[in-house]
Amino acid sequence: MITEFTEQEQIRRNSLSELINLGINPYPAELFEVDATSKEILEKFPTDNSLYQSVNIAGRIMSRRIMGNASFAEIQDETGRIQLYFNRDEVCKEEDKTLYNIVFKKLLDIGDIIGVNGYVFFTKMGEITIHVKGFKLLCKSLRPLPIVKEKEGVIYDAFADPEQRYRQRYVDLIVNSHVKDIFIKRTKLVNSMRAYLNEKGYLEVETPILQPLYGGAAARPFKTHHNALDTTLYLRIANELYLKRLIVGGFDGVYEFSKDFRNEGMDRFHNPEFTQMELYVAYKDYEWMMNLVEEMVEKIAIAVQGATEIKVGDNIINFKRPWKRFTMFEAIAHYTGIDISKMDEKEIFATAQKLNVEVDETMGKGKLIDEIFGETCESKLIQPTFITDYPVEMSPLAKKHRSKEGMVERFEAICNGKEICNAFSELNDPIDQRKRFESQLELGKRGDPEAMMLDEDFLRAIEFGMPPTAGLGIGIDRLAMIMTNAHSIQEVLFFPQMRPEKKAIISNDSEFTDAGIPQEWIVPVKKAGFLTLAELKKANPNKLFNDLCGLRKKLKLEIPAPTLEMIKSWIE
RNA sequence: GAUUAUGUAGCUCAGCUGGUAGAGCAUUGCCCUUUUAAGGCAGGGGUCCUGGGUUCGAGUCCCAGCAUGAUCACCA
Repeated sequence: MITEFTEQEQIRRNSLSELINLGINPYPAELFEVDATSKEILEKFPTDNSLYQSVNIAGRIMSRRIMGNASFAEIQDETGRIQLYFNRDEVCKEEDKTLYNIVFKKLLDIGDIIGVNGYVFFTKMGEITIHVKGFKLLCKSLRPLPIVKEKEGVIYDAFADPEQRYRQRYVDLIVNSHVKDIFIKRTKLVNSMRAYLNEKGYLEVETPILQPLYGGAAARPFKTHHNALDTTLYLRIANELYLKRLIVGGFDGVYEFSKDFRNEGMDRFHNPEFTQMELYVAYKDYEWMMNLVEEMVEKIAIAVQGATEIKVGDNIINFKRPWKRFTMFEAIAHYTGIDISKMDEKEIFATAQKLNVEVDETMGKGKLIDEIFGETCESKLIQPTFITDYPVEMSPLAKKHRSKEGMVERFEAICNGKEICNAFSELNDPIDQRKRFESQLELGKRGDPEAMMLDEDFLRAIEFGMPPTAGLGIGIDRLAMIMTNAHSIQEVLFFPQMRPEKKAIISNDSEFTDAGIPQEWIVPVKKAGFLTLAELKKANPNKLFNDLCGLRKKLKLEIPAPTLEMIKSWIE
């Protein structure tokens, strides 16, 4: 047998055609009525053994133990796994035992999806099991699944290679049950956040993803082109400026779960596309917003994990209110013992060097403070902590602090050593805003690729007047990582961005036959490593001749051995 | 981007100082029958990531590349 499939794939394809020959449709069209799930059976049957005396259940076959005329199998549905018991004479009441002996035992495989009817009972081993009276094939699986086994909590042969898990997330979800759990929790997180915001009366809105100018954050964008308008568009890096336009327009509370795109490095905390929830509420300030974040995240923790305490790595994180609050200067003083709040730029620069923080001459006072904070404090903040009052240079969209010179009214919540949200009293002074944009332009001219662009329409909007507003951006992926104890952002995204999969380019058979290669030699030629005609043309005829003779023997081909002349004629 | 580790059967992994490619699971055939990581016997299955080099001989040593992970840098 010569084939491009693996042996196991070929066996499954053979089973498929045998099923068809037996008159069994491997992909039937009609619905299969399901009236129970594995989870509810496992939960309810022990307390009432009269239940489930005729159930219909469907799922994927995950294991089989065949023993002559009796067999056990496990099927997996959306809620979990349950064992099935097949008995030859139960499944085949008549003389003809084909359905059990051939269809079940030989033609079905792990991975196939079946529907069964039967009654629930306890086996001698005490396991809740469905005694199958009839079954129906719903989908034949043509690829073998990795087999993951587990005993007493120990996983054997885990399907753990991150590349395969992320590229083939469907396989990951089938064989690694905890993975499904992460995504269910992620959705609970989003749902409870949305419910909280709706309950407060804020309006969920949608704003453009394709933007002629990108803004609202400091990041490099993805760039694209609109043909009809013949204009450059960017995928949004944030939606802040649009939501604030809506506040100008008279909505007092708007929010959006925003898929944002940033053209930057990728690692376990960064994916090129990620989700933020941004919220803007009129007539509020950042103090008020801090209280909202505390309350909202505490509620989410309870909704997702049922408790305010969550185990993340080696730490137990407690989201119970109130959270610790530090100004940035206080945090630095706390972790380094040095009070820099009264220092000038020179003194801060010297302090940074003393603390082994990497700094250079181009950094202004604000940047220096931020570097010191990032280096000495951030990773030590495990319990949720608000850091307030940031240097103005770092925050071109935040309002100047009501009492502290050089600072803005801004806070971040840090948790497990990472920023989870960023918020401020929004700058609504259009003249100040224009100046801040202009100084960003200066930074851009000096070569900062992340400097913000001047958004003339946004300025026009706030020149009409925006009420004092509190704004918040909260990273859904980061929060999901914490809430699900996930080590990387890739674990909380169904399909994280990966390098493109390398695809072998294979010439059509007709290209080979057109070049004079006989049909029966195409597979051996491909087996010998020449997948395209172009590669074959570069081959050494003597080596190919040897290889093909070897392959002829190995593959037990019943065709005459090739001649060297013949092979030379292919290559020329 | 830097450093580093890994890449061997469908899956998980062994493979020593260089000498005929191995195990468990999966798969195929047979046996058994309320088993449970089922078991017993017998089989099949490999571009040892790719390309060069050293060598009589490379899965193993050297160089380059590709992929993935980790750490660091970048990402206010």
